Amino acid sequence: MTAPFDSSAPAPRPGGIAARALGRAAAPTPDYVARLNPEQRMAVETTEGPVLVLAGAGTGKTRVLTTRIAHLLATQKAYPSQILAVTFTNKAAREMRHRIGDLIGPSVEGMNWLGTFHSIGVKILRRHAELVGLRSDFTILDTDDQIRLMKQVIQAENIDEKRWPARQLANLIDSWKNRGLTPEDVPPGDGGSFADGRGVKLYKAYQARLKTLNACDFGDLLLENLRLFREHPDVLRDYHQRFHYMLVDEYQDTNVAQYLWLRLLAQGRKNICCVGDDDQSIYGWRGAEVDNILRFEKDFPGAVVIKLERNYRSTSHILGAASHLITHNEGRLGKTLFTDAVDPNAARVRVASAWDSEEEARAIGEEIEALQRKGHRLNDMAILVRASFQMRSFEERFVSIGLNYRVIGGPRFYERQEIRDALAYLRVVAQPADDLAFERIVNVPKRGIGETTVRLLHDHARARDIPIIEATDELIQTEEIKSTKTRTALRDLLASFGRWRSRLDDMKHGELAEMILEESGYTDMWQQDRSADAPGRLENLKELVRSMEAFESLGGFLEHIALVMDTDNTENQDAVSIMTLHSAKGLEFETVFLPGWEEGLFPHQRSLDESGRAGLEEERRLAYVGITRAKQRAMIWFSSNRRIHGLWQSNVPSRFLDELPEKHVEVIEQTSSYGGYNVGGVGNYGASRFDRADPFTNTYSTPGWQRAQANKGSAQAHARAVPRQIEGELVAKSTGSASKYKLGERVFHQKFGYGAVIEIEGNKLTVDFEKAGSKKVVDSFVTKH
DNA sequence: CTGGAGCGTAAGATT
DNA sequence: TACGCTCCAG
Repeated sequence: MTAPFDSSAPAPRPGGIAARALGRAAAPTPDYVARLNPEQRMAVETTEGPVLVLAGAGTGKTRVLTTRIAHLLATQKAYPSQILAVTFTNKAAREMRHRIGDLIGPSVEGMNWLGTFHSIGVKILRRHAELVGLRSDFTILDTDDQIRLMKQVIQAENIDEKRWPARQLANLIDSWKNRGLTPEDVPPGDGGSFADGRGVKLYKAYQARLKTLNACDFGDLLLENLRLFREHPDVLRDYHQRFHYMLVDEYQDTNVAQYLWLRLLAQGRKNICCVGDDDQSIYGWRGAEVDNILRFEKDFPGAVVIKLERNYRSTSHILGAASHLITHNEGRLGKTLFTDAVDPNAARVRVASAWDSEEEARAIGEEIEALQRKGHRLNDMAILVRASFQMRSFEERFVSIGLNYRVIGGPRFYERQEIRDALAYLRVVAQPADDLAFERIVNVPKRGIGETTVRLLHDHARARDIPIIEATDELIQTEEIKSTKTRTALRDLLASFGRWRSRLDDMKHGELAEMILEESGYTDMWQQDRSADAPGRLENLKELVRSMEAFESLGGFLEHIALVMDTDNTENQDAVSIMTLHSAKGLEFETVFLPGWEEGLFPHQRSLDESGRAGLEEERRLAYVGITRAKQRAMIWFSSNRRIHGLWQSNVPSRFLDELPEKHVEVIEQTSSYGGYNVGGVGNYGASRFDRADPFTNTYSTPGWQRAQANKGSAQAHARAVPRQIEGELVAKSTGSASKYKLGERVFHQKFGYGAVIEIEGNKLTVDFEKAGSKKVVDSFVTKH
């Protein structure tokens, strides 16, 4: 993929810094500092005390962070191991390490405390596990295990699991953990509705089970850190000593727990530098508190706030469009991006429409191919969608036309069933107390050990408070398991585990894994499987074994799997990237396509329902993130119809389209081979604004645009002052003839099927379809029947 | 205990 | 529409 990070104007100059980092005297104005703009420079040189860097999109955020670290090292204010640098994603951590390496050379290896919140949290927790009731080899549960465990807890409390699903409890507990709340801290009445007020009780039971299993979930990694620091001030003091300087990336995404964690650690030397952009806070749904960044100065007295507003990434049209859009948000700190690079030939942000998602995909495909013919690389283009289901139409289309694409952040490798099964085997071998792993594979492949037996084992384990594998060992000595077949199967399985475990020290773990998969019959199971995806699964298993070789120990490998979510498939092929807007944050591309700007999808209905105005603002920030990913070209699409839950639904253009400034936007009339549907799907108008002499005059006066406006119906908070026309009038003007259909006539529509005309307005029909219900369609899309 | 049929519900993002 | 889960029969 294209250089996925902030590209600041000045190029790095590695040499000088490396030398200084090794201990030479610092020059008065080091090269790397002189090449920064004044604000960046201030952010780098203000090393002492709390600093908040408000870095707009494309203003050189990563550059500031990495240069700051290089500066701390070059001026010998700290050793690499004395700098704590935290990011949210593994990708960001990797990139930062890489870029610091470019600046300072191999001494970046000494940066032991550069990583994600979670990976640093685990590292600290493993060192002091016993202080919070864990052993240092504790297991990290992923969401799937987490939910299975909660299911068990819910059942153990005799609560109707259908009425109170584990999934929901998981969300509730997660939200408590995000807010830094242990079961004891949860305010009375909070989450009281769950299971009639038994939520906290379940939380407590769940935590107790985790301790028995010697396990942690993601939330615990931080929560247990907080407990550790609070209950053991000596430990905290130790880290105060250790961390001379702290740096935090994407501060706008921190949740309360992370904030508390940072604050505890920063109490020591107070040298904390947080970099973020309130306009790019898009993770409120998972507990991020924009408030953290908004009140930084209050939380860290004496803080210096530095704004980076000079953008080095995008054209002025792109910046203008994004900036204007985001001004519709309240509750922001307020930055205005600007650029010196004013290119009179730069393209405006283009807005186009499609009839449905297939046409949208086809049209974008054509745009991409056109660019390709002009010599642009696919690697420089990206399609950013709101929701992952949108990816499908693009994939289908691109497969059929043979256009290379790459899906970023799709289903993760280790989340696949076969990988999780294989890992469960490894976990049982490495961590005998891992009951969840045992329960997962005890009957995979089928061994005749059914639900009844597993429950028996489980109950015995709970009653004796021992790991299930020990309970099994005890039970197979007795007659309690009636079936001799089952008993033999269990005995064999336990014997296998023992055998594998005994080889842990004298075999390479890759080979051991292979042996386990072979002897357990797991590989065999997939070889017997005749389904289409079985070969792929076997391939994945091989890949898993291969990837193990890079790790020192089985434990190290398992930890990597638990924490490092992204498989880095940076293939060198030229390909268009398809990803969600969320995973696009931090990336940049020459050309960006933004499909699906429709009310309900973007802004997403659920966001509006759940969080109201705050939700809308977060969606708007997401739109802002999307547009600002583009360096040269941004093209926004919406389609009039989209299939959701298998039903066709007609859409209204996103309100965000209204919020784009006219002078930076160009509305495109579709003239594709499929008949060219316009904004709102009214049909081909023939003559368009392109007939006019000056194509850059008021683009909003195009009929399609007005139709979009009219279509929108209900007034929005920030509706523009755009000339509106009554639909009928507009339609009449556009076609000049009345419809050839009659009321009550039976018609056929390609997408909606059969139906009866119940209303006629010019060339527009309202049809009551048998399957799809009542829809407004243009008469050219239906045929008489 | 296993496999298949039928029903219901869900399709936002991440460590 | 698609998949996951429950229920039922063998």
